[in-house]
Amino acid sequence: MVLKSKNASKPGSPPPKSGPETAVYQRQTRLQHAQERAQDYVEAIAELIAGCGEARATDLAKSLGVTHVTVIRTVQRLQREGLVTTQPYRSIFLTDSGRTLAGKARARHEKVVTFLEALGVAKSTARADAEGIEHHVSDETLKAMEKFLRSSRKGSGKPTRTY
Amino acid sequence: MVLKSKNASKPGSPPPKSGPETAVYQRQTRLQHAQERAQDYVEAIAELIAGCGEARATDLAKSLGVTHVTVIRTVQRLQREGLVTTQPYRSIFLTDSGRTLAGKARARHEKVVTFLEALGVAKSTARADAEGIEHHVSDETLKAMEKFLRSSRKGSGKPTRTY
DNA sequence: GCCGCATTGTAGCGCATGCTACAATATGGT
DNA sequence: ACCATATTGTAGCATGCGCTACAATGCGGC
Repeated sequence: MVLKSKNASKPGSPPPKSGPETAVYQRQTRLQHAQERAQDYVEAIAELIAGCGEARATDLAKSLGVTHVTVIRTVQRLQREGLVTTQPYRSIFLTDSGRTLAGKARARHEKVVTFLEALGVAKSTARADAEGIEHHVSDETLKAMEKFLRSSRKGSGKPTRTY
Repeated sequence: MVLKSKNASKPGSPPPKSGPETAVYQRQTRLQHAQERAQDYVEAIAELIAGCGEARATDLAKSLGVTHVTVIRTVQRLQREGLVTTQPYRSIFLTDSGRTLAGKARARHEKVVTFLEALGVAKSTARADAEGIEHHVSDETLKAMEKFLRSSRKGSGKPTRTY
């Protein structure tokens, strides 16, 4: 889990109920959402790079369904967090951390999609649902999904590709 | 040359969710998150009422892992949306819509939990994952889960009470 | 009757995400 | 070289949710 926690932003007020620097274990829903966003962005960037050779803000915006402004802002945050690099009016590149994160996210995503398809869900639905689900499946559940896939893939080869 | 008057976002007007059919797949992530929040809250409220007879803000806060301030604010929003009712310094009650939503959320939650358990995931993990997953499974996927459960449950299961 | 404490509510801050409107820069056609 | 267009960036606004700090209320102990 790549979780970069910025240090406590409050000057001199944090009550040490739990260490802010090592801590993202609690609910911290907002931070978790930010994490998800980061994964989605990084994944989309990786996909664009793989597909078109480069990731430009507008493409990213189109791919993510938001305006380019939102993309730029979020990319700035990701740059702050060391996941991507950008220069003004240039396209977006992944750092090593970003690439790693993207790889993990993509692997997880694929597993979930495959699992859902094996369950009998249509490909498009599987992909859409996986988009939301992938951020919430624990490692244990992911393993269970893999196990299910292994046991259900006896002699059926790969599933019919209904695109 | 440039159009200046824009009536896009007025804080009082109803949300024009019924957009043009061309771009139906808007992300609307923020609204979706708000929806999830609402479901979580309503579910927790229902649980507290079922358990303790009433839902008080502090209990809710404890149950949801946030401070009471966040609870109060969110409850205010839910009240605005007609899901709950509250009076100052009194506990929180569900409206009919709230109860309906809570029921649906709970049913969905249970289905997901049962499914994950049937997959071989430990109960605690199943519950934790379902918490995040339940908001992202489409009806189709949910149906697939039910089908899986039916086919894998040869006389072992307890009946999921469909609300 | 009064006071302390828990609960509830309010005020104000910070951050993340979304948007529109507009400015700055790059790019290509002429 | 120059302008039109597309792309990228900036400014400002709104919403949502989290927090701390403090005020108001309710309730039980004295």
